[in-house]
Amino acid sequence: VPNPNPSLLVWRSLHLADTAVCNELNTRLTDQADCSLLEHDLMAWLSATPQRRLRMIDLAMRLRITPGGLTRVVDRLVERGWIRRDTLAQNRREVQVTLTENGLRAINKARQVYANAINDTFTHHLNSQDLEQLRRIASKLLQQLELDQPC
Amino acid sequence: VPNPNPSLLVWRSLHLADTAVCNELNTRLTDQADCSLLEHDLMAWLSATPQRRLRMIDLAMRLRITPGGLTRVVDRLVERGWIRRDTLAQNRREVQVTLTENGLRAINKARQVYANAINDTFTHHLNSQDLEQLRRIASKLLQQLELDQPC
DNA sequence: GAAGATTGAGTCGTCAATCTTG
DNA sequence: CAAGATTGACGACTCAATCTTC
Repeated sequence: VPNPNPSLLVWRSLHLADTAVCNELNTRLTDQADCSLLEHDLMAWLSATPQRRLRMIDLAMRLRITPGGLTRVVDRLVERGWIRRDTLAQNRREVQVTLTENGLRAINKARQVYANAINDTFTHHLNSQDLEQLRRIASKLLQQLELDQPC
Repeated sequence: VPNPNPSLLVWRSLHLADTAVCNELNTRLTDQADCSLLEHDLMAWLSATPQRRLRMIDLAMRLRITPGGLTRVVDRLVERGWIRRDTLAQNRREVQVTLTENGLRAINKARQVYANAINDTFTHHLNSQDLEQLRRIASKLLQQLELDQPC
């Protein structure tokens, strides 16, 4: 058994922590807000725009899933009445996804659950110095990684 | 649009970075070592034991997947000739999963690809101080998170 | 023809039910 | 009966092919 590289161990811990947090997010969102983590993210992106609306393709890039995958997620949320497909007269090949009033209520609830989960599993275990160091390092990492695939 | 909690942004960056690294790992492992990240991890766990062998249930816990899920992954690797199912005479309800000689070659190759990917996407962008801080923080986080679900 | 969205087929995991062995 | 493994049904995403609109 070879002697593992130390930075490999660091990444492994980080990845385990990330997975644990994600699992907790998914569990709580499912139980308390009737939506998955991905569905939360989708609605969060919509709610962050002035018109609460985005094109399918832009949404897919932000969520980092394929257009085909997004079609299915959107189907589910439309079914639930939380978003709506709009095609504007000016360009009928684009589909705009819009957050409905019910969707707005849903994302607000989900956001609460999400924030609590992050607080309990993440923030609560770190002090302000940890958070600042982590912020700096994560930004640095992300900046390098996203040079390849800008969003 | 509410003002997001700062630690929420930190976690978001961290999660994005983790996702990007995982995607790169999966891509390179698939292309250069003919296996997925999960399959790599499975063989890595086996190769870390003295007999290169583990029970299904122990393997499932380490990989953090369900027993049912593991059965499928194992099926694939058995098919490929990289692992073997053994039932020992002393306890015929347990299944031991053993790394074969071909599997040993495969994991050694995969480990190389894995280490290169981590190096390029992770280590290379951080200095030794970053790494040490990250190691400390990740350990702290993980320790708290795993109090709930020990492995 | 190419951008944008959807569809069908396939892959890989979960969950709950079942089978087997101690 | 309970531990351990497998199976069937399913859910959610990817990929490649297709459809529609510019």
